[in-house]
Amino acid sequence: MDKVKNIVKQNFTAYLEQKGYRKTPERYAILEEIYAHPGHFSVETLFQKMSDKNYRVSKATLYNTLELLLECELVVKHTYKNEMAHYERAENKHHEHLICTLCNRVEEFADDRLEEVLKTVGEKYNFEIHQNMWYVYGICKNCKLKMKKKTENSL
Amino acid sequence: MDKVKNIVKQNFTAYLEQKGYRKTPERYAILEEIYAHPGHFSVETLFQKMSDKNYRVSKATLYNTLELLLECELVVKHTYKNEMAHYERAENKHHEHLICTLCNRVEEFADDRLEEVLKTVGEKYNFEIHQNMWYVYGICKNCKLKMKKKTENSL
DNA sequence: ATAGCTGCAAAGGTTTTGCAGATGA
DNA sequence: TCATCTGCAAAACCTTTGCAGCTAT
Repeated sequence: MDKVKNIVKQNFTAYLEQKGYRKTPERYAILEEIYAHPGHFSVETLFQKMSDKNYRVSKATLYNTLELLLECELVVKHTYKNEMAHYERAENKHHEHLICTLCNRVEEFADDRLEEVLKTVGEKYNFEIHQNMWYVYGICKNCKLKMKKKTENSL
Repeated sequence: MDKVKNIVKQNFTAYLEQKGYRKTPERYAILEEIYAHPGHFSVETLFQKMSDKNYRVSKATLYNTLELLLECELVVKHTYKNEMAHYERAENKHHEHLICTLCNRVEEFADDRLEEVLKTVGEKYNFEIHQNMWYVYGICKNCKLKMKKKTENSL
């Protein structure tokens, strides 16, 4: 088991103990599964992945546990337009997403200036910042290419 | 009727005509209602407001018309975490939101540096940007105050 | 005249809830 | 032991869809 996962588990355990919640095998199995893969997932795909491994969990427990993982900030929740909720492990501090409205592909981006902007904003509005998500919608590289080809062909 | 609203209506008309869609009274009534008030709204609150004025529209028509207004970019859609979809008129170019996770209040903010960041990102990733929304979650001024008072009282 | 729109109600898909049985503490 | 958690199924919720009647073009 790798080091990162251990730390995450310890954080989760600390959170559960602090709140007086139970440390059930299901909760750890779910955390384990989430941290076994990078990238986004939905409740549905998580349910499928665990079912495929013959680990039986109910959706109710998945929702319940995700709620806990959100609270202790080990998981982050995204709700894109016109899509069901997506989740992602919270190890990446940045959540800047380019979302293509044609092919639904999601690409992450980073820019150092954002950290400064956040700091200024927090101070200016006296707002204690916990999380931030930036969603930029538009048309990605690939789809732009496809559209261009289409236009050329129709000439 | 004010000038802004007239321009908006003209844009909508142009869009409907270009697409060959019908110019129904319901569609204009909905646009009218949306532009009569600033700020956010949900399908439910929009439905209520129109019902209160004895304007009978069905939810189906609301959803249908909102879809059109999104397409022609007169309205913007937000899906906050754990909440139903919220909409807002699109006249403000900025969609930077501070969302308090305790009282659910939403405050808008602006920062000139974001425009530059967007421009750089669009170029770097060859991404054609149509819209962007920044959601910053945390604890607002008021709730911070309340929490402080609570702590003081319990001492 | 007629294709497209509306309202209504029913269906759809995701998330939440209620409850009996199971299980950490 | 017993309060909390789980799994299951049903309910709730927002949103979409189907259809009969209506209406803008």
